[in-house]
Amino acid sequence: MSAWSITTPIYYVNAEPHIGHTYTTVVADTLARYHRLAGDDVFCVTGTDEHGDKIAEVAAAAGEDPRVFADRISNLFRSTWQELGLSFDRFIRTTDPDHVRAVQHVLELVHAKGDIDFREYRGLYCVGCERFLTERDMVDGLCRDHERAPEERTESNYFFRMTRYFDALGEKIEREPDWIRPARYRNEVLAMLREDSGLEDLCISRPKTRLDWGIELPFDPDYVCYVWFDALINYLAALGYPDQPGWEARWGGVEHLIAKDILKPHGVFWPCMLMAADLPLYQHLNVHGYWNVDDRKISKSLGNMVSPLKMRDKYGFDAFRYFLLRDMSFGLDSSFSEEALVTRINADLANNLGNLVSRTLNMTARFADGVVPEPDAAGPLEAGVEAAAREAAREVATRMRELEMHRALEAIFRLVDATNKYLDERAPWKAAKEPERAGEVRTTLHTCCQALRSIGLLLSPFVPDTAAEILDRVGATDALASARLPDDAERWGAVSPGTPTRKGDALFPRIELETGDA
RNA sequence: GGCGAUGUAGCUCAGGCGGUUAGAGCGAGGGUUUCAUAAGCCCUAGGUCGUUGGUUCGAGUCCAACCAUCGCCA
Repeated sequence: MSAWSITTPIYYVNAEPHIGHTYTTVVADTLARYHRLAGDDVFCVTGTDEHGDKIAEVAAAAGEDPRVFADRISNLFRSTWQELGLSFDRFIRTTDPDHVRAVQHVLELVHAKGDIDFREYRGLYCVGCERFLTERDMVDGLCRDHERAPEERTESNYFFRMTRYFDALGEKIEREPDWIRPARYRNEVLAMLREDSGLEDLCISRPKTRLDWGIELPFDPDYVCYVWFDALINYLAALGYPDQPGWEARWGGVEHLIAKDILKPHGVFWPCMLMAADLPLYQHLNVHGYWNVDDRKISKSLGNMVSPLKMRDKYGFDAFRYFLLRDMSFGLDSSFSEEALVTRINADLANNLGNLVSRTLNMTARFADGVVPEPDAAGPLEAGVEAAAREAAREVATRMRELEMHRALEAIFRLVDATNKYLDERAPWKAAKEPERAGEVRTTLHTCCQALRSIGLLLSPFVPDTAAEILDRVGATDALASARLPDDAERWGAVSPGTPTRKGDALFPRIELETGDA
């Protein structure tokens, strides 16, 4: 038994949950479910990031207290995940008192160590934006947004001296090639650490005169903590750092899941912060790509945000999460469209899986009195199905270690295919017409029930409701309670003859593509 | 402008330690079957492996340049 702490980013409360948030959260949920079924000790965390100027601005514009605004959006995230059946051991908010304490604790540690210093700097400040501009923000010397000249201004802030840790971090990454994965992102982080990348010490504060919606610095009440020294520490706080029992064990097995847009904070800032605080580094940083929608980037202005609740209402959440997990190669960008979703549902879930369940249980009802039949001796065809189950179980275990969920699902569906093919080869609907072949019919249906049990177990982390339904229909209702993956999915003979089965309705009815209006 | 990634059948992608006829799934076409959700099963894809040049007996597979897309940085 090993400890797995699985984290999603804490989502910034300036947007409602969309397909991007949903994907990361579904991956976390799937990993957590898989490891629970593997008998591991799992702690799964998500939450919301609520401080910073964007929230202060939006709240002010609405004439609202930022706290009230943040409460509303944070609750929206929490209730969305709950409604979708994505469960977590902790939903953390950066406004939670224990998070605030953890942030201040780390700040004190790092400050005492001498890794935080106070610096004065000059820059071009836009009064409209209320911030310093970079070259990128300007066109012809004017602020891009406000079309006015910024003024030179001096400000003092606290800086985290993270460049001190770049060498040590680089060595860590060289030493452990899969620490940041997939490899493409590891390379990017290495590039960031090179001297010519321009990456410097990190500004971690804002004067309260400019922003007061944040966590106060423990060593200077005139400043609040800015962005990453606040947000990243949620990962520690959620596990109980610094004073709740058990946090260290959980921290020992942390798997971070992020999208590629926040690679730098997680691949560079965060490990440097942990080293500065003399804390162990996370197990892996797992980085995935973006979802495009109808081949375009997700954006508010395009209105193509894809609400997970709407997808659930229209197609069922298992179908939606199956698509997300099956169609994205972890690490690469992928494209969502309802057409692609429907295609996937029909091909995999309706035709292959759903239909296999239908035909198996229908024949069990017709030819075996609706109970799992007593088999005769197994022949080579039966051995083939058993071997397919074994292969699927093992490949799923391998793929899950690498976070290649699309490959894991491919492997499971090879078992589904093998079972469909087996059924055709045995053709029990023909054998049933010949009384002397009754034993063969029983053996065949018994084997299919066995296969469905394996399929249900393996599928459970990915499409939990569907998997539970399949197991229930083949009389393996209790299988999940005592299951241990992957071994249990390849254990043959676990379905007891005589157990009642249930035919049920179509698991995934085929969907006809609608012609126009949406 | 610098660094990096990607570019393989209509679509999504495998292969990429150089070597027999370049693979899978989906979609499409044909066949077969009827237990099943007009599902399953069987057969069929002849794709200059982005372009051009090089290394080699031999290159999607190595090297260079270029083009396209994307990301990071400036």
